[in-house]
Amino acid sequence: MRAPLLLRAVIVVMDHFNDWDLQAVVRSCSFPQPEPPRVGVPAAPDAAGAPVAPPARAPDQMARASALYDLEYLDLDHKPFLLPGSSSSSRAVERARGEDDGKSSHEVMISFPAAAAAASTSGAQPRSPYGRKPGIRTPRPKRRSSKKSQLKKVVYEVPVADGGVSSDLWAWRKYGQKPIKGSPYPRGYYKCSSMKGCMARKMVERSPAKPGMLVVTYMADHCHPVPTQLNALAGTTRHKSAPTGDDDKPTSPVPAAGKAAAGEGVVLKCEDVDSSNEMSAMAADGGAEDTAAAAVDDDGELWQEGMGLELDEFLGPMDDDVFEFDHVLEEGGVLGRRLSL
DNA sequence: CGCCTTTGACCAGCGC
DNA sequence: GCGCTGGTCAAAGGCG
Repeated sequence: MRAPLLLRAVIVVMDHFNDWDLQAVVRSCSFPQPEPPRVGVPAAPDAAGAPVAPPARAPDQMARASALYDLEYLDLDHKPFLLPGSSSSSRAVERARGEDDGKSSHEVMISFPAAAAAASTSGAQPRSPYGRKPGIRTPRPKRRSSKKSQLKKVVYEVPVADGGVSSDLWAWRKYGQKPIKGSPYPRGYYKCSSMKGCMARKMVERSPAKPGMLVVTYMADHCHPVPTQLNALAGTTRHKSAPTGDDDKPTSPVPAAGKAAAGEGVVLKCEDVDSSNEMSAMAADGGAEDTAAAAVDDDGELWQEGMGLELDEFLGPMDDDVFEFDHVLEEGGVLGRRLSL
């Protein structure tokens, strides 16, 4: 039923690369946080990339989406990166292929850490009234024990500010932002706030190679089902007013990160450790926004809950084996890929 | 009131 | 061993 268009794309990819690990493919295409379709939600912006009015969502949903996509640092010049045909989730793959403008033979994958030029952005931002007062320090408990390198990561590349209507059902709370060495754009760090104790996290940054694209990295998995309502969380729906003249805080009208969260984008890399799950079905379900769109059936709620479980499975247990892969969009819509162990 | 964002500080991992 | 870098914490203030 949830005929995942993306899954089909995956199959196509597999046709091209039958030596590609099936699970890798599945995982890569299984988007962790697709947004279930909503009745009455208008289609995404047109292919021309023209800004479109926000979808007909409930105010809280809109606000939440706003908060979710509040990646001001991603749009420092107040100019949303509107990509042609950027919103139709059902065309995520095709769009990714075609829109790369034929020059996508270069790598789409962004390696972490980026090895780009040393354009370290240190503190170019004006101080804000927020933040801890200097000099005041409080004792802190020992750090997390888990090694960063052991975190499983799923990396997506999504268009920036494509006016997408999609957002994931998860509530994300921003807990940090750091300038990344070699990248002119800072990286934002988000935690899942849908449920306390949920370790799901994501990092959002603009691709230094392709400023029009966002790189969204999901880490860990949710320990709870997808909220049945976007407004399940109070406070996650803050709608930031557009600052006037403060270029530091542009209010991007388009939820770019949410797009990623919705699975509309390109999986750049998937690092995972567990290769023993039957991911095919899950991939089919969680594959992408497409999938969500395809799942526009009469039972949206059921779908959402199911997604939560599937996501957990999708992001299943992690072990020490890490495989990563990425596919590269190439001219002619042929997907290239690189697989490393 | 609860949750958000912002942002400097802190800390672990990694490379040299 | 040291320094750099990335990731996280947490205080402070804002918003609905």
